[in-house]
Amino acid sequence: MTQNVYKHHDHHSCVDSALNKARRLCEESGQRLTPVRQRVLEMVWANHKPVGAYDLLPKLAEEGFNSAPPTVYRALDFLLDLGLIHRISSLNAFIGCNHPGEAHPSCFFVCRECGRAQELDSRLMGSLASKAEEELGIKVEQQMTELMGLCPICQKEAS
Amino acid sequence: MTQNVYKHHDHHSCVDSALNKARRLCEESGQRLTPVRQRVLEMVWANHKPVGAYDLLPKLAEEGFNSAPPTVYRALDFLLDLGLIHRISSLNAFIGCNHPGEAHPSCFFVCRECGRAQELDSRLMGSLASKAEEELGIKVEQQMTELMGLCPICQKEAS
DNA sequence: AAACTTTAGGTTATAATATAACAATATTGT
DNA sequence: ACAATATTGTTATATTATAACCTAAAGTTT
Ligand SMILES: [Zn+2]
Ligand SMILES: [Zn+2]
Ligand SMILES: [Zn+2]
Ligand SMILES: [Zn+2]
Repeated sequence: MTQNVYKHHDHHSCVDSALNKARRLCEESGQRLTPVRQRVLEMVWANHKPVGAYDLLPKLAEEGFNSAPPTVYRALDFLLDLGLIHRISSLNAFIGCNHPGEAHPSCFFVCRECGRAQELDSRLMGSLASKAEEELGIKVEQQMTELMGLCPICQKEAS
Repeated sequence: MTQNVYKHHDHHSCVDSALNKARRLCEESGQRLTPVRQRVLEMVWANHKPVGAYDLLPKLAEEGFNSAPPTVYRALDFLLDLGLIHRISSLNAFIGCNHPGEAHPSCFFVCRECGRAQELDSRLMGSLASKAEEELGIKVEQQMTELMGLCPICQKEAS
């Protein structure tokens, strides 16, 4: 179940699954997966590398979509709100979510060499939040964790 | 020892301690805490709210320092490299480190109302990293965690 | 269907954050 | 004093993101 993007896998099924979940979530919430939104989601899922908003603009232009920043940011904001993608703050980039629909913190490892990002089990983040809430009297509403380093593939190539 | 920035405290001692540690770390590493670097560090420590690079520019200008973006970014990069400050990616802002000199992940809670940030014990992040390294074969080199929510003070004011 | 309301997209401009490149100056070591 | 290195000054530009206002499309009510 917990996939590993650094292993060979049928990536078509990653994309299919993401699109199916997106359609379902849109239906459930009475929102519309318009062409530009769907296409942006597909582009984010083109591979497992976080993609910047401005990388998407020329691709949308190629396909005849309007391509001004607000267009792509609106689509990305829509997908973020629905939990279909996450934002990797340290990269100013966006990546598909592995299990949209289940509220959870953004928790990723990103390889500094190849750029591929792996979503991690975020349950440990829950403990961190609970502990902080208890000790400091704070109320945690959102959280994100980003790890950086070398993936198994790039470790091998380094040696 | 683990301070709580949401409680009343002698903030002068926060700043003094930060400066003393900075001087020590610079000496140990043979680097220079030049006037602009020290002043930027002091400004970052003015309160416990993460500060943006462009907020610092006019303040430096007031004091007669050169105030072009490269000046402040160089100072911030210097302080980051020495571990004297952390960057809060989700805010594009910088905050003083509570225990510089001891290598550790950046781990903060930020109140969405008052903006004050509390550095958290990052040891739990270590477990997350170890687990991910074991399960995925990755090598984690850096990590950051950012929590958002309401601090105790702002919770009270909300009710 | 017509009129109305709501949602989404188009367009232009600009804000906010960050870095490149190169020249000038200050500091350190010999 | 001299050379080597580190730091700062300066100008320009790259990158990321949003504001504001208008138009079009889709859903809703009558
Ligand atoms: Zn895949
Ligand atoms: Zn996710
Ligand atoms: Zn303080
Ligand atoms: Zn710290």
